[in-house]
Amino acid sequence: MLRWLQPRPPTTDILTAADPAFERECVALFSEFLHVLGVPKSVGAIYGLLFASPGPLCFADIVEKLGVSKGSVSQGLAFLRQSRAVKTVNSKSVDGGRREYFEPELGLRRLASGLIQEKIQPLTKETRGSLQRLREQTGAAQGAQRTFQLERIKQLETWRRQLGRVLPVMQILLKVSPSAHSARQKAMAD
Amino acid sequence: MLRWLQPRPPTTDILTAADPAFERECVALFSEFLHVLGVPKSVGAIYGLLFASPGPLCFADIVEKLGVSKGSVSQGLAFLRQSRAVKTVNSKSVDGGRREYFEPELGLRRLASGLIQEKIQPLTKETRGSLQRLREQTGAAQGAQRTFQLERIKQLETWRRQLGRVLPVMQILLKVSPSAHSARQKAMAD
DNA sequence: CCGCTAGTTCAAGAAAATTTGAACCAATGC
DNA sequence: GCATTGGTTCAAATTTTCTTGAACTAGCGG
Repeated sequence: MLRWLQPRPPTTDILTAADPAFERECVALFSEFLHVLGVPKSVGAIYGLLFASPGPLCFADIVEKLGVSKGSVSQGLAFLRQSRAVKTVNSKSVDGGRREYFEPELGLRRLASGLIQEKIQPLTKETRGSLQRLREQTGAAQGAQRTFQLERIKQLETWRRQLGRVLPVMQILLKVSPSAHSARQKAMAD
Repeated sequence: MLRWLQPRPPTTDILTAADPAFERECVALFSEFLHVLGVPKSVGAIYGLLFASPGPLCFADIVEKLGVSKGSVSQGLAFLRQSRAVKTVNSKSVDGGRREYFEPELGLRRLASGLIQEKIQPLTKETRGSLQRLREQTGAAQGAQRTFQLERIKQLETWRRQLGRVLPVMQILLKVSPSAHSARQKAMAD
C-alpha cells in the first residue's frame, strides 16, 4: 500500500547513522511537552524527530521513522512551518531532486513567539468581539447593576493591558542567552 | 430528578437581580478564553458565571444557572479552587447554613500563577525524567554521534534555564497594577 | 499526453477528553 | 438511629479532537 516510500537518498554523509534510542526519547519528550501546550502529539513527535536528527529530513523520512500517515505528517509540518518551528532547507543542497528537507528551529525566542502567535492571536481576536458585545449589553442595564457591570468590564480591560505589556517583555527575555560559545552560526535575526 | 436544587436563599440583598444577558456573555467569554489555554470549557463557564455575579454564588446556584450536572460543577470548582481562581466565602456570612459560597479571584497575578502551576508544574516534572533518560541513552553513543547528542542535550538545558528565568519575571510583571493612572494607557490596540 | 514522484485535502474512523448521573459519604437535625 | 441536604466519585455515555487513507493536485521527464 505505502507504495512510495522512496528509500531515502543515501546521504549517509551528514546523516551519521541515526540513533533510534535517541530519536525515541526526543520524540517522546517533545510529544508530551507540546501536548501540554495544546499542540497535537504527532506534531510534537515530528519536531522531536527533527531535533534528534543530525541532518535535515524529508517528508518520506518522517513518515517512515514515525510510522504515521502521510496526512498527519503533512498537517503536522504545515503547523510547524506556520508557527516557524521548522525551517525548510534548500532541497538542491541535499539531494538533486525536488523534495523538501526540514530542520528544527532551535532559538527559543522564535519558537515561543511562533507558538504564541498561533495560540494567542486568535484568542485576542475572539476576545475583542466579546468585549464589544459586553459593552453593548451593558447599555440595557441600569442603576447598581450597570455600575457593577461597568466595573467588571474595566477589569477585563485592565487584564488585557497587562497581558499586552507582558508578552513583548517575554519575547525580549527569551532572546538567545549570552552563552556566547554555543551561539555558532545559529544567528538570532528575528 | 434534580430533587435538590434548593431554591437558593432569598438573598436578593447583595445579589442585585442577576442580568442573564451579562451572565451569558461572561460565560461565553471565559469558556472560550480558558479553553484555548487548555482548560475545559465548563470550568471557564463556572469562572465566567462567578465573574458576572455581583455577589457570591453557591454550588446549587451554579448548577441551576449553567444547566450542567452536579458532577461537572463539583469537578470544575475543584479545579478552580486548586488553582486559586476562586475564593470561598465564609458560608455563615451569606446564609446561616453550611453550604459554601464562591467568588472569583480578580488579581491577574494570582490567576496566572495558579494556572501556570497547574500546567507547568507537571510538565517540568515530566521533563526532568526525560532529560535524565536522554543523558543515560547518550552513554551508549560514540564519536560524532555522541558529540551531536550532547550538543542537543545542552540545548535542552539552555531552554530550561531560560524558561526558569522568564516565569518569575512574568509573575512580577503581572502584579496588580495600582490602576491609578492606568486609565491613560488606553491606547493598547493590537 | 502519459506516467511517476511529492505532497495536500478532507470525509470518515479511532482515540482522547469531557460530561453525565447514579451511587456514595459526611454533616446536621429530629 | 434515620432522614435530609450539600457535595464528591467514578464508570459509562457523549463530545471533541486527532489520525488515517483514498482521492486529488502539481512538477517533471519522456
